[in-house]
Amino acid sequence: MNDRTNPPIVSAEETDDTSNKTFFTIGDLAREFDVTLRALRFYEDKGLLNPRRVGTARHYSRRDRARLKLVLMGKRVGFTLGEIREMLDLYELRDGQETQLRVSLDKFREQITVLQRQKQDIEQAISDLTRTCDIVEGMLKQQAAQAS
Amino acid sequence: MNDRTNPPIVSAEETDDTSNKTFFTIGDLAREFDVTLRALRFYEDKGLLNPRRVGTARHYSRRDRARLKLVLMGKRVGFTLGEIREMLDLYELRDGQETQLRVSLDKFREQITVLQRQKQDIEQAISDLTRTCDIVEGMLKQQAAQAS
DNA sequence: ATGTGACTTGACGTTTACGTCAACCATTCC
DNA sequence: GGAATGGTTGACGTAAACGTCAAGTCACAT
Repeated sequence: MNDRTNPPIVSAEETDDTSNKTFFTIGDLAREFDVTLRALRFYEDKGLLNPRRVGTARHYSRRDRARLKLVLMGKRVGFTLGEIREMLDLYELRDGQETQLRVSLDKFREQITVLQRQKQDIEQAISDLTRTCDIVEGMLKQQAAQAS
Repeated sequence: MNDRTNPPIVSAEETDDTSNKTFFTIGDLAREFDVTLRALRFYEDKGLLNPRRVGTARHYSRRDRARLKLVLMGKRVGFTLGEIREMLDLYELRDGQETQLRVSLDKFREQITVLQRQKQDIEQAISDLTRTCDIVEGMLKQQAAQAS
């Protein structure tokens, strides 16, 4: 459906010319960031997004879009939606303020140590599995030798 | 739990002298492997374990205990209980047979590449987060400079 | 007028690996 | 005979992040 690896096809048409768009529909963002409509509504439910309503329809501002970017970034680095929400709420409270920056910075650093721990666990698992593979290979070789 | 001031049950090492135990209770295994009773019953439900029944009580043989070890190993390296079950079933089918060894070996190798992918993702996340930290630190320094 | 596409709000389902009661039984220690 | 210990079977609950209907609205092209 979504072929993300073909640059030349969609070019100058106003499809991805976001720069002069005054707002985005839910479908726009879904396509652009490759998330489902359901996910976007879910984020809204969780207080991560707050698009304007025009009738019943959602209109996402460029600011909403930026928030979504942050949400997806946060997810990618392992934060839960709850944690992301807390940090976003801080930004709402006092935009660009020192305290809020420090709080987020701390969270980032904590998350880095969490990730480092996970990385170590995975490395351990890889080495265990590799060792096991070696052993099993050895068994197979021995069976082959015995069969001869 | 151990004896206090009472009958001379055996002696100093009866606690972990598993070698002469004819069976294990659910509590024995729970303590030894640091899992809950609930977990052990759950594994049984999922067909991973099959302790003998003596009345209603579960008696785990040394073979059951070995299977549990494999289960926990499998979990540690990222297999789901379902995958672990499939592999254990193969062992039941033809114990120590070549075909089954090859199948497991393939699964192990697949899992290794899965883990390597996960490791890369985490490394990317760490580097992203680190970069973000640097940026935020920069912002804080600039704010501090401006305030002076 | 009608079909199509985009969108809406519920509301229940999914996955994985158990946790958390509740209520009960069987020994055994004192 | 009563508490402590260790076990039993249900059965519902939990977490996270959505998926998957169902049923309806709305604008617009045919």
